[in-house]
This record gives sequence, C-alpha cells and structure tokens, in this order.
Amino acid sequence: MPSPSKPEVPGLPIASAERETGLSKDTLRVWERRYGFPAPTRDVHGERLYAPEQVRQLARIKRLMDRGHRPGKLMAMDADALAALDATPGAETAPQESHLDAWLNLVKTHDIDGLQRQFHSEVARRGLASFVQDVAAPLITRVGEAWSRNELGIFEEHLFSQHLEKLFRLTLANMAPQAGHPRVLLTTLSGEEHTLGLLMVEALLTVEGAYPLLLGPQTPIDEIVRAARVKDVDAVCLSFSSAYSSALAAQGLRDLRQALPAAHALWAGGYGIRTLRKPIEGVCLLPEFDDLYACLAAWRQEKGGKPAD
Amino acid sequence: MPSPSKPEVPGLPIASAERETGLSKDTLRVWERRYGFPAPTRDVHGERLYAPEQVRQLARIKRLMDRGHRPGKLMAMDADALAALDATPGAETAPQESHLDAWLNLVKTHDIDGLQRQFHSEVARRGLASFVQDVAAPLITRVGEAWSRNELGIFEEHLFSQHLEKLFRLTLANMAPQAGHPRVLLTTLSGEEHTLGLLMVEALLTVEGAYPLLLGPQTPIDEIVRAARVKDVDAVCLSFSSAYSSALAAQGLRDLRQALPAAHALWAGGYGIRTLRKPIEGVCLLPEFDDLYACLAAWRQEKGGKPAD
DNA sequence: CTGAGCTTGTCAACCATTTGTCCAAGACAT
DNA sequence: ATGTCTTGGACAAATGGTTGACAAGCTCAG
Repeated sequence: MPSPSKPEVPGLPIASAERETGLSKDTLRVWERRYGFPAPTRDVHGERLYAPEQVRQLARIKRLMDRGHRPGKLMAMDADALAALDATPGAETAPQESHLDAWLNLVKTHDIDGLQRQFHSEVARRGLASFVQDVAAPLITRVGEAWSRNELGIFEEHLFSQHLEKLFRLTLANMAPQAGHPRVLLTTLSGEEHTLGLLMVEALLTVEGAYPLLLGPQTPIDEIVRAARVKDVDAVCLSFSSAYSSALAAQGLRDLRQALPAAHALWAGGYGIRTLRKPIEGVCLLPEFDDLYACLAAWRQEKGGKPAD
Repeated sequence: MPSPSKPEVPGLPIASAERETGLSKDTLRVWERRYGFPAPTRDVHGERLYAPEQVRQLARIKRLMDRGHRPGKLMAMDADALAALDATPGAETAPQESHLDAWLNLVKTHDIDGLQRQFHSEVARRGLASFVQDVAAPLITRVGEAWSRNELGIFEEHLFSQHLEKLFRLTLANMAPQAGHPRVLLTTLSGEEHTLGLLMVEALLTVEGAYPLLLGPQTPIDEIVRAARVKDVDAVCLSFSSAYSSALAAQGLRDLRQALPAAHALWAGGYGIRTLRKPIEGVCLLPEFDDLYACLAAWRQEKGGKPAD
C-alpha cells in the first residue's frame, strides 16, 4: 500500500507555516522579500507553498532567535550551520544565602507546618538536585552549627531532620524507579546513624537516572557484602556525617574494600571524609556533591553503558 | 444488537454528518454546490445521505483545515493526496523532542500510572517552572497535534489533561500560599473551557512569589469584575487556548477592560492570543511564558512594592 | 555614554479571491 | 401548523498578495 513513489506533498500554505513556526505571515513575507530565504513555490493562483523542509528550518531559526540570535545572521547560514548552532545549552542558576536564616528561624520556633510547606515549595521551585545541594546541605550545616552553639536544642534538631527526611521519602516515592544504571547500594557503617546524607545521595542518583538501593543506616560490613552480591549492584556508596571520626571511616572503608568483590565499586561521601588525606586503594572519595557527578560520569564511560538517554 | 453482518449502510443524514465532522449543515451543502465534493446519495425524499467513507474524509479535511490548510485546495485533492498531507510532519525537529515522544506513547497506551510517575519525577527533577515551560507546555501542544492528526482519541486527550491537572493541583497544594504580591485573579472567559493554562500560570506565579487566586474557567465578565473588587486583586489574568478565536479574545478583553476599574491590571496569556496583532489599550499580552516574568517585574517596579522577600 | 546608521517586525492601503453564513421560498412529514 | 430539509442567491468576513513606510531595537564608532 505505501506506494514506492512518494505522494510528494506540494507544500504548506502560509497559514500552516505560521502555525508550525510561530512566525507571523507578515514576517514570513518580509523575509522572503529581504533575504530571499523562505522561497516558497507558488500554486496556480500565486499563493505561497512552503516545503516541509523549509518549515522545519524556519522553526529552527525561530528557536535560535528566541535564544538571542539575530535573523540577519541566521539567514546567511545554511542548514548545517544552523544545526550546529542549535546544539548549545544555556546557563545555570545561583543559590541564595539570606534565605537560609529565615529557615533557621522556622526551626527555632518549631513552625513545622511552615517548614514542611517551605520544603515542598522549594523543591518545586528549583528541582530536587538544586534543593539538595543549595538548600538542604547548607541548611543541615547551619542547623548543626546552631546546635553546637546551643542556639538549638536536640528537640529542634530532631524535628528538623525528621521533616526533611519525610520530604525526601515522599518525593522519592513519587518518582519513577527508573531502573537505570548504575545500580548503587546506599548505606552507612555501624556507628553512623545519620540517614539524611543517604537520602540526599539517593535523590541525586535518581535525578541522574541511576538506580539507588537504599539499605538504611548502620549495616555491618559482611551484610553489605552479601547485599551487594545478592542485589548485583554496580557500586556501594557509604555516607559519613561530620560527627564520624575520619580515622574510623578510613579503617571501615579499607575493611569493606577488602571484603567486597572487585566487581563492585566503592564510593564514600559526606563531611566525615573531608579530612581524609590519603586516597584509599580502590575507594572513590566524594567529599563534595559535584564529585558524585564526576564519579557517575566516569563509571558510565568506563562501562560503556549508555547514560540511559 | 442489530444484525451482525450488515454491509448495507445507506448513509448518514446531514444532521449526523454535522455532528461527526463538526462542519455546519450550511457548509456541507455549500461545499457540495461549489466543489462537488461531498456528493451524498439521496433517499426517496431527496434528502442527503453521506456514506461513512465520505464522513471520514470530511473529518480529515476538517482536521487539515485546523492546521492551516484552505478548503478549496483540499477539495481538489483525492483521498490519497489527503492522506499524504495528513501524514506530513510539520516543524517537528529538535534535540530532546525524542523525550516528548516517549511521553506521547504513554498517553497513547493509557499508561496512566507511568504518566503520573513520570510527571512527579520530572517536576522533582527540574523544578516546577522548568516543568511548566519545557515539559508541560510542549507536551500539551504535541498532544493537540497528535489529536488533530487522529493519532489520539478524545478519550486519551482527556485522560492526559486530567492527570496533568491532578499533578498541578497536588503540587500547588503542597506549596506555601505565600501571601505575596501581586495578587492575581486567574480565570477564562465564557467559551474557554481549558483549565490547564490557568494551572500553569498559577504554578509560575507561585514560584515567583506572587499570590494567585484560581477562579476556574468560564467566568462571565461582570462576575470577574465583582471578584476582582471583592478579592482586591492587583491584576486579572485570562488564559486563551489555541482553540479560542483570537477575534473573540480581543473583543472579550476590550469588554473586560472597560468594565474593570483601572486599579486592576489586565493580563492575557496563551496560544489563543499569539495571532493578535494590535495591542489592546490597558491590556498586557503575554503570548510566551517569559512575558509573564517581564510583566511581573514591570508591575513590581511600578508599584515600588517589595518583591515579597 | 551618546548619536548615527543599520536591522527588523509591524502596519496601512488597496486589490482579488475564497468562504461561511444568512435569507427567501417551496416541499414534505409528523 | 411546525419543524426540517432543499435550492439558489446574496453578502460580509476572512485570507492572501503587493508595495511602502516607520518606529523600536541593536551595533558600532567617537
């Protein structure tokens, strides 16, 4: 049925071109007059007929114009040059600082409703990744400092942690499991109770299209090994809070590295390893969140696995 | 119910053809007179009977007209040429558009669970503002196009809208009411049923720290005026989908502007006003989402009001 | 930082064609 | 009678085309 000879569509009328490209009829005509570019054929009655290929190029030009390019330059380019220009991303955004103080006040005054709403609000506002790096992490630090300065009680600190945790669990539950790669087991060593670090890493991994497996805190080393084997993960990622002794962390990492088959990578993140000087054989240290991205990229390149999309 | 094998379908009367195709009786008759195309048989009394095949072709013609083609040319084509034209992709291009195609597939296959998860996931991933501009809006357009190409039924389109709406309502409910400025009343004029545009604007306003007041669709003009007065809003924002006639939109805006005290600003957004040429006195036209930001900034500067934080 | 000059989208004026709706008058069935 | 249908004529609105003008925005010296 699909005849080998293409039906060869004559072309789209100017109204269609306008709809498809978002360029007004006037503009289409004046471009033709000035630059000679959209050179549509004419039907028997002299009305314009734009070839689909032309329409596609016009739409591309429109997009580039919206990015700030000027028509005159674009018209002088051929299709290839336009395509090259089209593949260039934009800029990033910067975080805030004074905002954090306001939040600290919410914690101090036990305004849990306001806190919860602000959390949700901020996630929706800036996206999960930015929330983790630019809001949650700094805020946790601030709360810790405030606590050590005795401006906050344990009660407030726990309240804060619980609500932040609730937010992460709720948000992550709503996100698709993705089933992407790499598969990463998330846990902490015995003695490290803080879960928030794990949740933040889980969030970042999910956003990046990886497949995090949250095991919860305080898993004994032999159990971590068993879980890694059973779940066939690509990497094990441990989180260390600032309260954790860096010497203990180093020892634990060495022990785990020895017990864990080389097929599983071993990553470690969090404030607790910031003071570690020497690299540990076979362990990837991620003192900053950005290091996690680099680590992910490296794994994907090494594995040759496609980055999901 | 009736006999299972009944190829003997005499045809549909003109009233049915009108319902099926969306073309008025007058139009059907005048086409027959002028182009000779819909050539229905007649019953004993000389009344028109349209064959199902004809009705199908008429529906296709109607869809193509909605895409900017002119009736006269379409009538001159045979069924094959129409099918070819129907299948011609318009301006479909773009880098990450492949992503949108995946979503479109979810819609086509009624995978509502997957859709819902993907929605949540994407909001968390990129933040609400980016979701609105870079995902929801393009996706709505794509769904509309797919529908006009008959790749989607009305059922799928409604399912899609409902779930997207649900997402917005849930997300917005979780965000802080903010109580910021300006206070903006959101609604549509009578005849415009689409709510999604309003919800998207509500989302952007919320993110920007304004105070949106969602009134729901189809509010009569005098009621809008009353609501604006009672709720003491700074601006009224109307949304027009692409289905809304731009002439009607212009008239409605003029009428409302006249009835609305000058203290309330009047904004209008959506595809439906993209083709409006002349600015309307005292009305701020926002064909693109970015224009909303500019409009907000302008209002805040003019009012000298502090930007909420 | 400013002004001259170029760029560029929009609009007006005017014409031709297309096209949807309305109207008048008659036919027929309920 | 009343409502729906048919026919054909008339007409206003919309669309498309051409040419010319112009204001707002951008660029680039000075």
